[in-house]
Amino acid sequence: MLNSGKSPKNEAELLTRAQNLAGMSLGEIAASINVQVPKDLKREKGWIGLLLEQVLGASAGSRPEPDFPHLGIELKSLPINYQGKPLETTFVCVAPLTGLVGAQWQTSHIRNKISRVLWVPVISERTIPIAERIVGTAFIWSPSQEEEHLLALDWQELTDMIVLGDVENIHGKHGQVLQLRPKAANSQAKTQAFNRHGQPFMTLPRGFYLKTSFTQGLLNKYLRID
DNA sequence: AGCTGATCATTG
DNA sequence: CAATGATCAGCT
Repeated sequence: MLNSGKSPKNEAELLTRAQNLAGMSLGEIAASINVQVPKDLKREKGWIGLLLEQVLGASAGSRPEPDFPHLGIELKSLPINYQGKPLETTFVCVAPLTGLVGAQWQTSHIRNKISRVLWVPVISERTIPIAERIVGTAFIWSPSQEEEHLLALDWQELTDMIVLGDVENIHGKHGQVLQLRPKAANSQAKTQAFNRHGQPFMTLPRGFYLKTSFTQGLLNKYLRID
């Protein structure tokens, strides 16, 4: 069956298990581990990701470590349309707004986070009921030299702006492959940052997101779609 | 139709 | 509040 809930021993086992989900509907997967399927994701935006974590045996919780700590692999679900195109940007992690002086890409949280990722595409157009959405072929990725270079460039640009106190001037269009956008419960949420004069102030928490053109490239490269 | 600011649930 | 999981939804 699916070996639901058991932690995979190694990378090969994890990949095999994930690829065995290809062609299955979210309803079938949910039923196999006795999980109820919500009518929509308006109030459970992370439901698909959590479902995949459970069926693949990822460690639960919101701890700041990979989903599969012993394998050093992060799990990411990727919503795509029927043509295999990403429907959303991919959230990576919260962006630190303080303590960045002297920060290096090589030792950044985001680099560590995406050093090795198990991507699980899900045909997830909004017109398809949640239970009927189909899982695609999963693949494991690590950034190529070129990809890492692009990520590092964007990270440096965004981080420089934050360090200079310009975080509030950062918009979604900054960066070629990486974006800095709000990541909060609502627009009232606040976290500390520094302004252009080096004085602390409270601002909206931000997160790093991979643009759809970037994840599209991964799909093309690993799945030969298109 | 794509973008980007806004938002929801849960856990530690 | 921060970090986990992301998608929603209005505007251009």
